Amino acid sequence: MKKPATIRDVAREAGVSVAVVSRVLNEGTGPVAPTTRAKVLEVIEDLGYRPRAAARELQQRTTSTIGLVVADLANPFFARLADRVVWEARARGVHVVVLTTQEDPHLEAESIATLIERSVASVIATPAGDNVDKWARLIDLGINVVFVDREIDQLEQIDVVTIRNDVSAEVATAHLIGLGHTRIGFISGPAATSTGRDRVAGFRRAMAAAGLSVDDELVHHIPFRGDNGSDSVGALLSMPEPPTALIVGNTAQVRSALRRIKQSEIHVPEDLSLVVFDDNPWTELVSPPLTVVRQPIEMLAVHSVDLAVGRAKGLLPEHRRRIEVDAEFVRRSSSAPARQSTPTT
Amino acid sequence: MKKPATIRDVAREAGVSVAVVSRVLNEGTGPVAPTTRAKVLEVIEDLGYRPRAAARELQQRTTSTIGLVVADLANPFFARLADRVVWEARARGVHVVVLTTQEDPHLEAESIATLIERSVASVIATPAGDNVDKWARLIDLGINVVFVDREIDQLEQIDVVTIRNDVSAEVATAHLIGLGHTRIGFISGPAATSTGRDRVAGFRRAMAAAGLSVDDELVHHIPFRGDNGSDSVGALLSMPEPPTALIVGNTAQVRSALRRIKQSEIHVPEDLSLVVFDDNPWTELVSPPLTVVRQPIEMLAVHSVDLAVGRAKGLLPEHRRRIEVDAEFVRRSSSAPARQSTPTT
DNA sequence: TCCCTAAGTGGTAACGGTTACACTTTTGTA
DNA sequence: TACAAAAGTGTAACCGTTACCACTTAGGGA
Repeated sequence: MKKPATIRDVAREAGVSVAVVSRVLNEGTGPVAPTTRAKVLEVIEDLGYRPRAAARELQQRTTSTIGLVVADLANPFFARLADRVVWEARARGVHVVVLTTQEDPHLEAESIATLIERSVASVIATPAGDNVDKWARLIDLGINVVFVDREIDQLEQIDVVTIRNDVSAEVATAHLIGLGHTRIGFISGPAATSTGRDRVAGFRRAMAAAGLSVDDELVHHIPFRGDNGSDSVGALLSMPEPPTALIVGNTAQVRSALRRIKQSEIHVPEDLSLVVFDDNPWTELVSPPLTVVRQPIEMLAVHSVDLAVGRAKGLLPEHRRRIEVDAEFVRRSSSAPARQSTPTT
Repeated sequence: MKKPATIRDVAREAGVSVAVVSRVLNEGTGPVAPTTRAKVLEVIEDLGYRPRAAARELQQRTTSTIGLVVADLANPFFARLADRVVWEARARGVHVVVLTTQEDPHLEAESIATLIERSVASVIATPAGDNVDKWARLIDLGINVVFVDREIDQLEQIDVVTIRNDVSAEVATAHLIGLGHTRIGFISGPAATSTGRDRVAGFRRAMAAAGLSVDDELVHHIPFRGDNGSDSVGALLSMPEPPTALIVGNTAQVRSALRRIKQSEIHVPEDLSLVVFDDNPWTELVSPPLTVVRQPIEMLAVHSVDLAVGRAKGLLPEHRRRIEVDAEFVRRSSSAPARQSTPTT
């Protein structure tokens, strides 16, 4: 349990000043004679010296750390996002502090405070929806914020990386309409979230384009957490005239919804065609394999980290960036032609 | 983009010295008059002051940050572990820097170096198996290390939190034996990892206890990464005398193995009984729902964080702790009696 | 009344880096 | 050969906290 060597130890041992050692450490900050450099590096190796991040940060008033704020790592979508973010960040030499909010605005506010204390350079977040002022304060302090997957309308100055939620939902809906379905249910995220709204918007647009009216009873906005997916499915299936197709656009509720369907007498896709948002490793392992909207998570992560790190280094144009990537529609076996569909005109 | 307030700003504004502000911040470090405290708190609120973590860390030579080193957040096991670790850590007021190694010793070594630079208080890790000296160096520097899920034999001084791998495998095996199976395959992790070894040990013990011999061809040690699960299943199923039951003890390869089984003509459980390690949210959604060994991930996380934080605060006994928790055997429908099993003597 | 103790407060040296600036030595060029 | 520019190095002042110590005041007991 020996205490670690400091830059002064290295300087003394190498017979130079701390300034020289610092210059060796941070290449490009000043000239160092080749022989001196070699000597210093040797001593560094000998002593097992590692510069202390805290000291550097204190002086530079910024960190090589970024914050990642997501709801919940137990959700595969966030987990895979986090995985890629950590990975991409490492490739750029920065570390990631992960904070989870459980979709709770209060915990989110706490996370923001923490990130300020840590004076992180940037934050990548999937905002819960509230805390407008808190997020604003963050950028007010010069901390770059990138929203990924979701966004907050009032914060127009913040970078956003997201999939084209409306188009994705539109494509999924059109697919079902093409199969002859006219009564289509849609389970979405909270109306307070951009994803929750945009997906429903796309859904309605596709329905309208096909000249179909939307029964508002078939559109459910439910929270990300809890077991509401099951309840929604239950409600939809027990309607006098239940839908023949269902889109689950609430990533976090797919499992819950699926469980309820399995428990019921309903057969997929004979009785009910199913399309769900987000492709998981297991969507093709269940029976039947699910037709999904696959979000290109790697792209979301890469762009987020690019923005977060790029802004931190100040090598991005001032104006706010809005990056939208396309989701991929993957047809599997959970969607099929509507039974005894009304003849196509 | 105003620069954040410092402790001196607060002191000036409140008409006191920085020492007093510091004492208000760190309750218990010295007396402060109630009225003074109130005044200081008010100014802190007004200015939106937050102490800078870097400055504090520099002074105290330690952090309220712990490192979490896992292979891969895309793996649900690690993702859920990370989720709970982050959660439990927050409850204790510490943050988590997450680093992923992709099971690559080189990346792991790099992660260790990073954690030294950050002078984290503790590290929770699922070691890949190499880097014995690197881990040793970490504890040499006074950084507490807790291994979770896996361990490294040569590092006996390090705290370990794990499930009883041997017993779990034994129970799973006994379950299949009880169903009349005698040719049982076992796909495990690398022999270089403790989990990979211990589970096979438990398997052999159960077989021996039942007076059954083990065909070594049926025991596969495969890496955590890649698609070897599929290959292993392929090899096992194409044997002249294939096993009638299979235990997949390699958490990361369950999906790959399952996919291969789905692609084949084999029916579960009629042709092949299946037990897999680790209960995922989707194990009960596939057909048939899988019989699993459920690892109590929350327990692993809670104990890990307890150790990591406890050691950091120096309120744990010196000697090394080894915490083993029981896994739960969950019988579902993927395991069934052996067809035309040899009459029970 | 005097002292002693405790409460309350302030001054300031660390902590371990980075960096502006001054200084000396080379090197290049007219 | 002279002189300017560039290369190489060292000194010391920060960065924002904490913690040690010294100091002042108030209160209580003899």
